[in-house]
Amino acid sequence: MTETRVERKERTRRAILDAALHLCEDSSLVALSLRQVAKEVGIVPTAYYRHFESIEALGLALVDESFVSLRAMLRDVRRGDGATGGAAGGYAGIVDSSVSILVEHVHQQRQHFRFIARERAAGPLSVREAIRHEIELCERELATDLARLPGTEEWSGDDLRVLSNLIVTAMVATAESILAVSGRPDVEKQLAENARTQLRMVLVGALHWRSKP
Amino acid sequence: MTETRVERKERTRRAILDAALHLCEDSSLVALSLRQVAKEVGIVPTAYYRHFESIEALGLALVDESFVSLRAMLRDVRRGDGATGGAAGGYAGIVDSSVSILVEHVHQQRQHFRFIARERAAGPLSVREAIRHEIELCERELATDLARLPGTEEWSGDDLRVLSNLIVTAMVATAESILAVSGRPDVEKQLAENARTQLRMVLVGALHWRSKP
DNA sequence: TGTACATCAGTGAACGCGCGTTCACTGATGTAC
DNA sequence: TGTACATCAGTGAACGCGCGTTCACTGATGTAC
Repeated sequence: MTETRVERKERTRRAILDAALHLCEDSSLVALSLRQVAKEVGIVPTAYYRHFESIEALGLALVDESFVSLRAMLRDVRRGDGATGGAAGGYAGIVDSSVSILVEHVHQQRQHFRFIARERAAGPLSVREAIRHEIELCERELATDLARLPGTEEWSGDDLRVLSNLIVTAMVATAESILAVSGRPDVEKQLAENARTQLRMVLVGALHWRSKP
Repeated sequence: MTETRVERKERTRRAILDAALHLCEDSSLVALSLRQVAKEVGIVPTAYYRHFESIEALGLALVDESFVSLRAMLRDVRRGDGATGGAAGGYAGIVDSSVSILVEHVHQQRQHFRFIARERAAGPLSVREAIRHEIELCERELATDLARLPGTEEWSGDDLRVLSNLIVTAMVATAESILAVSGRPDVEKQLAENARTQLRMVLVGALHWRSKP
């Protein structure tokens, strides 16, 4: 016996998740059928029910694992270990390395980013809500990070969250644009440079911002 | 004869567009069937082909008419005739009135905004491309508007477009948030206020920005 | 103005297909003794 | 260790249903003369 029953089940579950991610590259979860997934995995349609009770449940599982990789990216951003981060330092360094890390992770986790970008707007209600909730958590985390930067000591909690929301929105949009031009490195480089400029503009605004009491 | 054949055909076409917009409130175009639309309109499925050759073609028509109303909104923004615009004046006035106009139009054209927000990510490829193209045109228009503001005389064309992209992205995200909380006026007011704060932060950044040559 | 013919939006039957879900089943893996 | 039984991932047939698309059609509207 080279594989236990539990291991085999887990392997099939994994195959279902991968098949769904693959099929979701072209279309949305709401246009995905249980039979398509089963066919892609190589199991009979009824066997699908041993793992998920619906396509919606599968979608929620994909949200969970997508945000595991997204949080891994945020950890990298927080550590500031992008290509140019260590050398440059300061705000410029944070901006450069953060965008580099974003671009890198979009490539490494292309399917996850694409899934989130699409289902955020198009998925079943529960999936949209789950994604919205996760993004909100990311925004709050970023807000606490921003509170530690020099220059934001006097800021209100509201303003920190609003700035955080703006930055997250801009970065999500950048990730979506990168996905849309995948396979054209020159355009992608331009998008990354634009994202850096946007972050710098926003930070310049923040540095000159005085929170109302 | 109270109605010509041409008028009657146009009326049915209109009914198809409205039915599709209505059905797209809950789900995406890619999950919409020709038969659902026909049933909603009250015609037999085959009659649909007298008006559109596919659901995709219908989607492209909806993109066109959605951006007609979106452009109408942009004209209002440009004229600055939001509730508070005339009185306040200056940057603060522009920001306040622009966001007011956005909120108002999201309510008036809820179905169009919802359609664009969802199909931008989830629609058939041709629909996604059409929407992307239209949004890009909006960004360019905004960039030429920004070039006329005092303080941007020395800016590069690139920086103008990057700033424009940031503002459009933030406003699209605001529109999406407002749609998501529809029916909770208190939350909506907060979202509008946050959008104003974001615009102000961005403008403060822009006022202190010096374009590289 | 009246008539004969053309146009064409909408009808209704029919098709083959993929869908989600049911059910009774198989046979390898796991467990109790 | 060997045996008898339990578990359960995956099978395969079957179901009723909605799908897009075909086709020949109807009958009101429009046009030519």
